[in-house]
Amino acid sequence: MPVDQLSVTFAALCDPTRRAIIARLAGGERTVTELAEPHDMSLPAISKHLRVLEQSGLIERGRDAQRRPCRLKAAPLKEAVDWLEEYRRFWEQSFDRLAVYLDELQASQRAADGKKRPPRTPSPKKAP
Amino acid sequence: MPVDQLSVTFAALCDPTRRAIIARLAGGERTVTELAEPHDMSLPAISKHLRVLEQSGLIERGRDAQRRPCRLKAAPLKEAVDWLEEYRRFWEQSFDRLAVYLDELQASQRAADGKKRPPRTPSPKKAP
DNA sequence: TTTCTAATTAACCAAAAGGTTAAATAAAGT
DNA sequence: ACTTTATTTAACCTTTTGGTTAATTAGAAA
Repeated sequence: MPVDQLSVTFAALCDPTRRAIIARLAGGERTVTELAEPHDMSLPAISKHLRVLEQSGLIERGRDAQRRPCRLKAAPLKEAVDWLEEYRRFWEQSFDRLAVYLDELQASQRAADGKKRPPRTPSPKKAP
Repeated sequence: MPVDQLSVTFAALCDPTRRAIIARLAGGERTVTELAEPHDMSLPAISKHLRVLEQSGLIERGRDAQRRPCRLKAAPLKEAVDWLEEYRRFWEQSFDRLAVYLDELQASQRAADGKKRPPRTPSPKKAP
């Protein structure tokens, strides 16, 4: 059963070891042992992480004698960022000023009397 | 063992059902049954997804009689996008024009003769 | 050819993820 | 009081994930 690229990308990014590896590779090509060095973890474990990153398209592996230098291929990150950007307005909160206002109002009222049920937040209207 | 917010956020986002729920909530508050409706999945399964989203801070749940209306709280997405933006230059490829050029050169050579091993890509140099 | 170095594969394990059905809870409606 | 609606919890199952150690492969160096 095929999994979409976006899911694979986010799955690759949800492990801190893998994000650290990506961060390291931003500084240029690194071998497996170089990448493993800062982590308190066996080499096979790192190898598995690299396989996940490779299959997600986030890295590519070359060959230099016995070494397998890895380099970053950040293209899949673009898709991820594009998806996230769709929601920018939500965290930049110009959009839900009303919701934020009502949330705070409710919070202060609960804090003030603590007995009355707060009024329901109305669902947001379309932009005028 | 505590898990960092970024890992939790990416983990929440790596499931397509959960991303669909987020997308739906961008249109405003929705109840659990409303959110479940488009998915070929049991209600408890949706309930679990919502719990994941709630624990990651991506949604908040209110109360309206028996209903538990969910609303989007996109704040954690900002952290995710901030992390990703660090790598923008990598997919916008002004940085690795050389690498891209060499990749394409190698690809066309392999396509052309298919027998000679392509020359090793040199590791990227520091910006001049 | 033997030996060292770099990395992967194999076999295993525990815990987490993602789903199921059946039962429980909460509030409203009759 | 009973029923209906909305949702969660419990118990269970299978697959995936993230790690381990031991063995294997690949190539360089002696």
